[in-house]
Amino acid sequence: MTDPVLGDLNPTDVRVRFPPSPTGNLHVGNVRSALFNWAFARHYGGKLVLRIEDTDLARNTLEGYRSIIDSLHWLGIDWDEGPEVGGDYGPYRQSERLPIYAEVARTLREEKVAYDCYCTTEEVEARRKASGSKNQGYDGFCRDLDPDQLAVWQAEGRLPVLRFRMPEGPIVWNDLVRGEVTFLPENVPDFAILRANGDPLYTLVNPLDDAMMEITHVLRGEDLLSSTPRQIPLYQTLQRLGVGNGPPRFGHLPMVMGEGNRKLSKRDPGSGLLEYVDRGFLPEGLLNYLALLGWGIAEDRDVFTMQEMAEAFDIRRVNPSPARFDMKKLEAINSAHMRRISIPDMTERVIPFLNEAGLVDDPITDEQRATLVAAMPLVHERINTLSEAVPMLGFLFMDEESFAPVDEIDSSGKEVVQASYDALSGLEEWTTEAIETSLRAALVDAMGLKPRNAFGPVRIAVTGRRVSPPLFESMELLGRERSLGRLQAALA
RNA sequence: GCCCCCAUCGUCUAGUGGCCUAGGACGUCGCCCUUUCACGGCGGUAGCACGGGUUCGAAUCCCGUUGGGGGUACCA
Repeated sequence: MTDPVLGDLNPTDVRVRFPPSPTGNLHVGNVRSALFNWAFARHYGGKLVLRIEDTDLARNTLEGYRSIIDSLHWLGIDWDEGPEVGGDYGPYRQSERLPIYAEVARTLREEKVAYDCYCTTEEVEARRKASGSKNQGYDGFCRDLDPDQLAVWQAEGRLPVLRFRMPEGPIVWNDLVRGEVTFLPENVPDFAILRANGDPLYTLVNPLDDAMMEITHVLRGEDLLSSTPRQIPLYQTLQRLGVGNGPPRFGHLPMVMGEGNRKLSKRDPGSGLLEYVDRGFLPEGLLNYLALLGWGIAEDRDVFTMQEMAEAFDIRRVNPSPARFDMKKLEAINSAHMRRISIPDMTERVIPFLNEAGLVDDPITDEQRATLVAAMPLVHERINTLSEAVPMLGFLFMDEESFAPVDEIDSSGKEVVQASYDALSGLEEWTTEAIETSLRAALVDAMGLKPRNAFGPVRIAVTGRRVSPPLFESMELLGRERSLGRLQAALA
């Protein structure tokens, strides 16, 4: 009995790839693809190949390349072959494989499985209108070109593109997430694989590299579904010519949609990975959420680790319908992971954000670290992203000259602050318990205030904000001098 | 236009012919906890797009309609 996903392949022979173009900030849809490929490879104990698709020199940048590598590191998605780690199927950057493409293209032309095409887009369009055909795309005009016509065009100096000759007959494959998919040949016209200037196109380079790198499974977005029927015959042809092992198995992942029923595009806010890094999301949270777009680990559970995902992952259980990206749910999943990581771990992760905000030095001083370590237990369940530590803890790291309350205290609040100052200034020991006892006696008991009204103004005076870590603990951490000083300053 | 894909609460989903008076999560609403915020607890809200079949029986299978999405390049 052959496995529906593996066929007769050994699990450890699985080879998948993630082939981003280095055009900048990684798109969350791509991150989702990377994650699913990663989980698939890890599940079977196979290999994940990172291949950089940078043949379009005009649009690719070195920063884009760096950004991909850094992003994957940040996410914790590791690859077994590719840039930085090498492998037996390199090079793994397409810009370094140009001679290979040129040679394969030459062979395809010699073998007559691809042909020179001199038609302009306008001519193809005009012919289609004239014939009244409803089929889109190239009509095969140059498949068997009249020598006279050829001579005319060559005399004009026209340069041909190289076009792949599609075979007759329907193309059918069993998609790992969608089941059987069929395309009729009249809907899959011959397609260009080389530009007139000789540059190879994605249509050639992507399947060719997959073949040469012996990729066994291609898991990619549904936006590439319609390129699959063009690629399958190409894989078959390449195999006949001794390149690769024929078509891989395909699984087309559901589209990630943005607001208003649209494919989440690069221009949409929230579409780029870096935004989430900057906002202090955890890679664990983002990845977990992205996994939920089309896949679930269990009926009654949606918070899990990448390792758990890898163990449980089954491409056949991926839902084929498009999924809307929901920021609220992302935040909730991220929050769950914030609560899962340890306090020391969160402490380390928060430091760069505090540093970025100018609250601690780089590297952080011992004194600052001691303060942070003491304060983290107070906020670790109170913040939902790492960056929230900045407003939450800022009051501890600001010196008295630069400290200024963000929120305001009204006149009745000032009376409360005055009473607090009076109660606390004579306090013998400056501990959370002593502070609380003293303030409750002075404000709640003596003045008859509700706790809410009693501690609110004090909180603002001391931390500068309506929202802060627990007040009495905060005051103990801040110390007697600074606390009393801030109460006094608030009265001015 | 043509091709392909998709269709369960607002959103992500469970459900693979009877266990479904459709389960969970996020959101939302109410309550509890509470020094703010957050956490946590309890409860409510809301869905099988429509029409035909098949079947003793359909959210589940088939066909159609409608709706949505993707593709239709010398982009990837």
